[in-house]
Amino acid sequence: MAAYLRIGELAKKTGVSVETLRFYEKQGLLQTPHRSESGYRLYDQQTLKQVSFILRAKAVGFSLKDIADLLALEVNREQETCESVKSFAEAKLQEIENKLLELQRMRDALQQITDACCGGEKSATHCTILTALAEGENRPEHH
Amino acid sequence: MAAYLRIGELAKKTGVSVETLRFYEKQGLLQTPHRSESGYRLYDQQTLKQVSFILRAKAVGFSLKDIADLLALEVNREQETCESVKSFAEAKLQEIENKLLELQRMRDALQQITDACCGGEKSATHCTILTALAEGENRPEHH
DNA sequence: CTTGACCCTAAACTTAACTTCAGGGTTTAA
DNA sequence: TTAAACCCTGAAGTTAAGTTTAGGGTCAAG
Repeated sequence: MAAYLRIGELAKKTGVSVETLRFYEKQGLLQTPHRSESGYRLYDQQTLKQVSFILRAKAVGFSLKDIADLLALEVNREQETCESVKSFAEAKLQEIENKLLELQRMRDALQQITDACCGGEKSATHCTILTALAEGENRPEHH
Repeated sequence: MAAYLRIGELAKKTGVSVETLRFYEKQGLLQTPHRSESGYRLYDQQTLKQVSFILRAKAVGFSLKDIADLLALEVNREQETCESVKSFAEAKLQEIENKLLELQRMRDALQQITDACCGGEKSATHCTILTALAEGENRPEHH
């Protein structure tokens, strides 16, 4: 059923510009698509997911190079490259865990700031993100 | 007690180059430090935390501009700007929550890939991060 | 009193990730 | 059959985030 998308339609659906889509292709983030008789790019629905993956990975601080590597990750049981794929994935997994921890700390600190502001219970008249982070240090428990 | 740090010492302790520290200062990420008689920058210990905050925020995808804004966040109960500070903090908080969700999904997908590889229980002979993400969709429960 | 390891500024250069430009085909509605 | 709205390529330009270069001062050890 669902027909091919031309680049403009893919752009509209993903919110990524046509130029950027061609750029991602050149950078190896999108595999070379089918072409119509007249040379127009024709994308399948799968490409939508690929683009949104790129956007989400970018948003959490991965470079296009990193993302290309992640997209290229393919586990194929029969392949001998399996070990290297696995260790790459594990390294990225570790990076992600670290980012998660950073973000959680940052969230808690920002939360303290918004709580301290305009109506919080604390008597602090002064609070910055750094003091909020410092307060949180070595005190993983809530009261 | 703890004396001032010169820029080279701060660089060594944070792992950030001397040039980058001066660059961050120019961009407003580090407040202008004290100076020795001869014009050398002198940093206090607090600056260490500030730099490591910058590094951690960068690692999770915030721009230097974003980070400068976060560092400038100061809740001061008496100030009338309180409302705007609060709403900025809340917007950033939302961004962070979104990043957390992305990262969690990505972690789960990568986990599936490493599990599928070399000795997983599943019979899949083929798995990519996109198929792993797709499998995870609408199935928040583990079996 | 000089040499090596620091520090300073201003400005030019680099890289990643796009964006814009120049010049040209294609498709479709009027 | 033509004009608007698409599509193509290749190359130049832009912005963020540094890095490098050029041309100097400072300071502790020998």
